[in-house]
Amino acid sequence: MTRPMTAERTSASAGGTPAARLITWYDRHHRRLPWRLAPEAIRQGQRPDPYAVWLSEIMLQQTTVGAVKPYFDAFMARWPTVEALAAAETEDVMKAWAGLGYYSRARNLKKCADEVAARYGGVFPDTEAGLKALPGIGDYTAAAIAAIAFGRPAAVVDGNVERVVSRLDAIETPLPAAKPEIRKAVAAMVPTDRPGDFAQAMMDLGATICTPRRPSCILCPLIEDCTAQRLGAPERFPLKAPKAEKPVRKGAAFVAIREDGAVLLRRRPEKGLLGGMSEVPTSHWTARLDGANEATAAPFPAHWSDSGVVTHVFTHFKLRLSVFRTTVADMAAPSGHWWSAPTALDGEALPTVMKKAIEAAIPGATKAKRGMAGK
DNA sequence: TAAACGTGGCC
DNA sequence: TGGCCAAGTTT
Repeated sequence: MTRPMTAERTSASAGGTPAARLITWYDRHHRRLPWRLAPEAIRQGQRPDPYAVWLSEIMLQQTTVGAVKPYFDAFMARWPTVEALAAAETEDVMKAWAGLGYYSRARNLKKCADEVAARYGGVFPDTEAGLKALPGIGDYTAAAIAAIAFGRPAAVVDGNVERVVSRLDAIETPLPAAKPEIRKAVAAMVPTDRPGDFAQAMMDLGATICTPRRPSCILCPLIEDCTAQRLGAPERFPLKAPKAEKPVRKGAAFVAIREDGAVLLRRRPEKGLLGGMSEVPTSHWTARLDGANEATAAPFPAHWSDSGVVTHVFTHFKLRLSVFRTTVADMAAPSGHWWSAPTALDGEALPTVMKKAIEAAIPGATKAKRGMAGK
């Protein structure tokens, strides 16, 4: 006589542990992404290209999957290997990264490729410690590459995992103070079999089921493991420390247009905001803007006409940029500046805020959105 | 430890 | 519309 099977054992997503239930769910509901190997291939022992995993992980830092996809495809097509990227010009990498944001990632991407090519013969280190020593690779990315590309049982903790675990355990400590507690909980869950898929399953669960707002608990493979769900308040977690208010800064941008339509550009300093990217000449960005500031900030004396105000929100402040334009006859670019032809503009390393400014002065000049505010 | 560091989508 | 959020790292 057989004993009755428990509800858990007869469930379609049955498994002995939360990790097993999650993997079973992942095999059926995983997202198909360009940098990812299908679970069927993983189960057969295949592993994804570490270069593709690394590239995707750097691009995905604080960035949505949808935003990353076209950039990932473009980079893989143009630089298919880490050696190819190491052989590239940093300037070309910055241009290809333009629009994706957090530009220190691009600079570190190039540095990392250089180091892997020169020091490791083009082969990525296969340990968390080795990976973390490389530029642009921190705790999360080192663990993610170690698990996904090399099958290491690393504790991969990103924003998704923080949310999933804080709900599973109904963690009352607010982020970021709760990070050590969450890391410990994840480390205890990681299976030795398919740790990379476990990590990606946790992230897929957070991205598609255990979402910040209105989570689809009814579809969750871990519903019976979830304390927050049991409390009837999954959305209450994770608790977060209050965020600082964003100050407003103001400045002026100067769009100089040559008779043939070329626009005057210059390079920003390597470090700091939009480091190493290109821009139209701008004033200093300060709390207040007066006429004297504008006059002294113009790249050369001219009749600068008002082209309105562009607003842009950065991570830690809001910017209101007054845009001015002038048209000049053929003239030499001032020192440190260059003229960029209309056809060359979209290939420049222009961050989105600068495309907005140019767009305000020359509608249709770039592919950027207008982003106009009343002037 | 906290601040700096981009952008676009969503409600 | 404005705040929140997204596969974080560096200093």
